[in-house]
Amino acid sequence: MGVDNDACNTGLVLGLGFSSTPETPTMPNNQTPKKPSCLMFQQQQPSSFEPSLTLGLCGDQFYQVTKKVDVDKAGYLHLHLHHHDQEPTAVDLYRRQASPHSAVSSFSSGRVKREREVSSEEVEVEKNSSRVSDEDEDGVNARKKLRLTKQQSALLEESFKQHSTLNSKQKQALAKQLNLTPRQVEVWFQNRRARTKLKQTEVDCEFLKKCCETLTDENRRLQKELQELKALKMAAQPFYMQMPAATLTMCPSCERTGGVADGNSKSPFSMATKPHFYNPFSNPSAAC
DNA sequence: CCGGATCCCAGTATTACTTCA
DNA sequence: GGTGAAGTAATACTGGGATCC
Repeated sequence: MGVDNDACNTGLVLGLGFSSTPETPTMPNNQTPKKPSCLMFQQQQPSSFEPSLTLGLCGDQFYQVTKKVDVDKAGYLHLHLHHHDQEPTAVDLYRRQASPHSAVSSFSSGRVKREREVSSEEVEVEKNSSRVSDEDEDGVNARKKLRLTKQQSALLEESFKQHSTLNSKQKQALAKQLNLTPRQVEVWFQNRRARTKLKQTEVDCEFLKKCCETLTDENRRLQKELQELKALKMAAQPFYMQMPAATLTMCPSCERTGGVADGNSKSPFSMATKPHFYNPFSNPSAAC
């Protein structure tokens, strides 16, 4: 924080910080905290996360940071399915794809698409109207990108709203319902989570920009106010010093915060070195 | 403790679609 | 209106870390 020394010499300091209400991270169903992630704050509840600018004594700065724990999935279900088809099942495709260290890790998504087209009569018409012909017929196993139908996207979105991660059973069920492979469902959810995170990051960025602007303005205002108070204090000094001791109403705490105790101070207060003036207990005529 | 299986994430490639000159 | 380049969104893949068994 850019607090100038001059301000500190007065015993006052400007502090920039955030006050937030720590809250328990919400977990998707069947999930437990697994590993900490990056430092974040709860953007979802701006009311509990307000920027603050404080004016106080030196050393009275408070920073409070909320550490959000990223949630991963625990308690994996290891599903072992047996198949008897000549063509690989969706689970086979998924298992091949999900094991990057396997020798067959690079499995063409064109295969996935073809498998889906065979099994999905419902969306065939729509696809045929918007796509070029499949080149697999002439031996070119070109990678073709699946475009989900509106119905499929809607159902996936609906499912994502309920839980941003899926366990194996949910994935299987959803894949079956959508006529997609579990792998496709999984990839969709991964990408969806990534998009959500990206959006949230952008929102956070905008929010922080506004916070920064607000706090900069507030800082400027308080610095100005501080200067004015200091000027006022300086201007009032001669008059203050000319007043008879009997008319002063200074309490013991004022003596300490006034900064007059140190005799080597360069401030005008150093002129007042008479102990009886600042010690009401040694001077019965003092107002305190 | 080690290794395999599985999960998720970050990064990236690829394809489809849109915009605009 | 047709067209191609550029930009963007969507889908898929890869590699690595974490966790469980």
